[in-house]
Amino acid sequence: MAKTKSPEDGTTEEKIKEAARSVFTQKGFAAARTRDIAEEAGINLALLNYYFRSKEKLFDIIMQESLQHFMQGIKAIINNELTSFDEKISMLVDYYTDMLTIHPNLPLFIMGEIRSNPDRLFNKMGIKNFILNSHFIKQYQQETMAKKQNALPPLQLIMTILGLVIFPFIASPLLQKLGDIDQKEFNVMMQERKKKIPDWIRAIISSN
Amino acid sequence: MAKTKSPEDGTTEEKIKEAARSVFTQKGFAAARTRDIAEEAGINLALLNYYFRSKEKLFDIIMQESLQHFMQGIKAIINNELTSFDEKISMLVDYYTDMLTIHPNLPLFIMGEIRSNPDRLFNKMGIKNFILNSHFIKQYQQETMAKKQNALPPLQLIMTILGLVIFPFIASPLLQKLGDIDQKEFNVMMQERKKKIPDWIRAIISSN
DNA sequence: GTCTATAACGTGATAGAC
DNA sequence: GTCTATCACGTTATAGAC
Repeated sequence: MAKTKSPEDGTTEEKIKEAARSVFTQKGFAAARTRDIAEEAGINLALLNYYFRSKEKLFDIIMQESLQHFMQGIKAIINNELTSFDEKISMLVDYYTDMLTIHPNLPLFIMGEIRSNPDRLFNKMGIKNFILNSHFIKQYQQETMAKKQNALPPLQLIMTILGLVIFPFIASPLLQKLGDIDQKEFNVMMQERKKKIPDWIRAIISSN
Repeated sequence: MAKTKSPEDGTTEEKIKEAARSVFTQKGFAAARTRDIAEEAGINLALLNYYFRSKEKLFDIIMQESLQHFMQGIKAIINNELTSFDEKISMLVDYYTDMLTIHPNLPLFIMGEIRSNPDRLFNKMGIKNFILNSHFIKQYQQETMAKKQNALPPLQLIMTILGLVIFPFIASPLLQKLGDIDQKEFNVMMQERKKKIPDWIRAIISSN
């Protein structure tokens, strides 16, 4: 494991990782070719193996960082004891929308790799009760408990929030074709959406 | 292209296609191995190439059928001039929920292959204005136009409906881990969800 | 139509010079 | 550290017997 002197940007190791991130997230592990990664990094195939011993090792690093990237912000938001339930929802929606605008195919990448390799990834992500035990869900239960018995189960709420925010990015190529819009217009739509989703979620919760 | 006499089930060609459907939809094109398909079909690798000239040809057939399967029902529903807007929503939600319960990884399969091969697939699916010109959207526009100006754009409505219904299936492995539930419990949740989503969509439309 | 054996090819990984 | 050349291997595809 070579360690270059400069820890920041232009280093070769970082160039390779950046290229790997691009190729892996776009094609998935199996379809990605190390030659493509090397080319996109502007270096040679041998050098890639010099820095990272194998394709799989490189992939693991990229996936690890992707998962962290994906869970990172949410963890802080949903366990913040100083914000209200409604505030948390807005923060979640904003965070995911903006993050996915920058990294649009992160969800499909993660879901796709989980599908073709279910066990391998779950160990690396501590998601066991990670959401359902959160302060966010506690607030939700308090709020709904006060009103009526047949409230929406927490997991259904999670599915709904994530679906409203994440799905458009997953289906983005299809939706862009459907609506005859380009990437830029799509991003504008996501910004519009971001403003409305919290209200929708409130409406959904109330409608039960 | 061999054509066996019996057009229905047990024919070898159909066995291969069935196995291919299973392996391709679970692993994607790149990660799928023809050997696995042959094995799961209970036949030899050479025979697979005898029936379908190549892995790619076989894949194209499976993908074509998957797309058709995915668009098939919806087309009839959204252009039925005898049903109301609300009825169409319920029918759409029911249709997709039940279809995806049987073929859970169809969405991820289709989206994943679109991602790693954007152009190739779009030609095969006539989705240009397929939804936005539908009777369903016309009804939606009539209904919203009567009320106020700042109604939800049709494409946003589509994203929302599809996201509420499809997303849980895409994220199903993750969600099952999150909620500590098995496949059966998940399916029960989807049935519960099916009953509520139409009300949610109404609530969302009204909330604007 | 179905099989066994093998060719042809693509890709990940390494050796070795610089 | 970085390169060129090559190996080693897995996978797709085909030849040819039955």
